[in-house]
Amino acid sequence: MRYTKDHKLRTRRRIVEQSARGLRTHGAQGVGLADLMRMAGLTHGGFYCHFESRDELVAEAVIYGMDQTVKSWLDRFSQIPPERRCEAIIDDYLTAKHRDNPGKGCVLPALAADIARGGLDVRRAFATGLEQMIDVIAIASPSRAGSSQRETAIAILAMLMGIVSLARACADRELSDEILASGRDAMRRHFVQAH
Amino acid sequence: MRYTKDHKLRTRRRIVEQSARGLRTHGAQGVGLADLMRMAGLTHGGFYCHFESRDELVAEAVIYGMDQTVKSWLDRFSQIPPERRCEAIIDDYLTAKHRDNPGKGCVLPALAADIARGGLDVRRAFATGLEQMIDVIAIASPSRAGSSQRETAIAILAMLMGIVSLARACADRELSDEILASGRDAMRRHFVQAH
DNA sequence: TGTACATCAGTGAACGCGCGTTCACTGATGTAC
DNA sequence: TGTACATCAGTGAACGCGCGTTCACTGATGTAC
Repeated sequence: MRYTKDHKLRTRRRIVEQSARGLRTHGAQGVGLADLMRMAGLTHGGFYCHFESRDELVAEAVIYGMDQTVKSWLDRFSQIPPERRCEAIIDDYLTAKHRDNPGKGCVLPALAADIARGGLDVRRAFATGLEQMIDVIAIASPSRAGSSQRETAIAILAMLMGIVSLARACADRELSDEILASGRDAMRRHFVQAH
Repeated sequence: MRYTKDHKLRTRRRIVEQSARGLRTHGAQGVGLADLMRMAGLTHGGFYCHFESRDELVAEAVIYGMDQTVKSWLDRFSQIPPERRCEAIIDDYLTAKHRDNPGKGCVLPALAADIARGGLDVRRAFATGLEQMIDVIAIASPSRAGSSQRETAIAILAMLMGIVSLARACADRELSDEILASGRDAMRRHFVQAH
């Protein structure tokens, strides 16, 4: 065996990282392998040293992207008292910065529709990642009579991704900003416990 | 001029109708012109008698699809007393039937992400359609202190599309059903005024 | 420690395919007489 | 009313291009001696 095992693993990781970014930016079908490999500093020919197919890469990129988001949320939680966490997630997620940088942002608004049309492997990867996201958000969700934290977490995730999706699709900048602002207000009203 | 003017217009309309369906099913980049024309009972060569480019068709299909949804909502409203309208929209939208038939369903969960990456024309078409959807939902939205009906309408739309998007992307049928059910419960709780 | 060899991550040309678009042609039907 | 012509919606072959995938090759580095 030549090159250390570590070397190959790190290269593979770089491909997944950069592909996660490229796929979120351009969509699951909107960018080619040659471009994704170039983003990782490689040429397209080497792709099949690391993956069996394009679909395998997409599935890995989805997992990677969702893990990234989960980790960033957990990081954020560690800096913030429990009762402020939900508010913090909402405020971080519903920003112009997030709207304008899908490549660095959450997988849900960027790729959910593509994943819905994808193969079983991608959709399985998504379901696993989503369970994790639900679990993390549930920690921060307000407890109320008549609904579990898990139920609330699902509602929060859906609303977060819906708001960013709509804001991104509008050509009209004013409307897009309004969607972000209205969405943020509504979410604060519904999901942040007064204190 | 041969064939009546009406004939050409009806053919064009048929292409837009069927393309709206095909594009929602397979994504804005997931289906070719030849297939879309075949859905309308034509061959691909005739396409440029009706449209300047593929992008023009996509923009028209987006408008058509959003109009369809708006009209179906207005139809529904006419059968139902005002205080039940919001609940009816929620219950109609968040069904397994809607989740499992993107081709017949709402443009938002099917195409919003693709539109966000599309050209200015498609995004303009989307913004126009979205304004209409907001206006219609606003009619049915509960009025509350501290938030306009328009603001509430935006929140409702985002949450509806988010829930269906997440439910569609999960390979795990159980999780998908749970998302629909939790989403429906949460929306009823937040947006349906008790009476 | 130094040298010859083996390994395999990565390169770049080539492939077959489907795509959006173009174009010469067809043939059904409206119009002019 | 009947006939010859003009129109143009629609056909299907052809185009150039980019894609995912394959493959013969390279050359940097680990290993054996």
